[in-house]
Amino acid sequence: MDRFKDVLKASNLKSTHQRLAILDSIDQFGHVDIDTLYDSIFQKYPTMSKATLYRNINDLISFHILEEVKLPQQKQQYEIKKVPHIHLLCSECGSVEDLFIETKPLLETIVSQSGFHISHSFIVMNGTCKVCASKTVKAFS
Amino acid sequence: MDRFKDVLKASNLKSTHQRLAILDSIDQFGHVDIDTLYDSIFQKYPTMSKATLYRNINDLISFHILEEVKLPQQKQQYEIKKVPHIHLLCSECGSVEDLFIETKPLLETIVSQSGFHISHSFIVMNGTCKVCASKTVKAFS
DNA sequence: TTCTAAATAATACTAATTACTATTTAAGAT
DNA sequence: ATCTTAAATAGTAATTAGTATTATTTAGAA
Repeated sequence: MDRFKDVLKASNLKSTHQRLAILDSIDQFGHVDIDTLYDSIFQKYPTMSKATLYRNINDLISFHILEEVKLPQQKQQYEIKKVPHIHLLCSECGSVEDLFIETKPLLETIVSQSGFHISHSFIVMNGTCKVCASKTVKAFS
Repeated sequence: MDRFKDVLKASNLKSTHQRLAILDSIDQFGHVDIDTLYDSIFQKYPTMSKATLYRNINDLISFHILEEVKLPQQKQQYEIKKVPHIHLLCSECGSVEDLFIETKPLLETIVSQSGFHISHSFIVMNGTCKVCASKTVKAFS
């Protein structure tokens, strides 16, 4: 449960119950928006204020411990910063799936074509997930 | 100036001065956030209310005439919906560049690897643009 | 021109986010 | 274990963002 203590220490941040609860909860959700997160944490810490949540999230983002996930037509979400990956957003069921995939060829094309130096990338694919696609029997057979 | 009249008509939306001003202004900016946009339009139409701006932007998005651009650490921006392209966000000067590039190979890999059906994609690259990169002479020679 | 559904302006209202400050706490030093 | 203090929190106020309402205006078709 306390694997995030080291992470916080590495950034000279104190391991408060609140921070550990925030990180733990986000980790369990995978991706989560501010309200869902607050409700979830409020169960364990009814005393935690929303201002604390906002402040911590912003702090953790600036220390690159958390990462924003901004998807079209959705409330902003947050996740634990992981190895680079892309997001698959299903427009049917609203699920968000992480896909760890090699993007180097694309990045190299971009660099050579634009002269832009890439530090990191954010990729979202909108469409229909495997499950929903299988449910939807197409009209044409 | 009125090339957007046809666009609006195609969606059965009335070509009000306000809408044309909004589209025209966004078009000129390329990408723009709500406040910059409002200030800009306010010059020509001091009577236009912010509620009208918000309402129109939402309407135009739902008719796929506008598109949201959600970049990390930035206020949400808007742009005229164009052919698919990716965004290059410079962390030095804050510029946002559009790059029209072939992403099909990446998309095909994703489909085959995940079974996800992609309808459209949203790609942001963070890094340093050509101009800023050339300004920053690296310490090692 | 006239007519009408659609759109706007102005304002009120609600939600989201940040700022502030007195109090509490993590964690290093003793 | 206790003390100390800088950092963090709780609670609330203030600010900012966004939506709803309604009387008035307008685009565009007849």
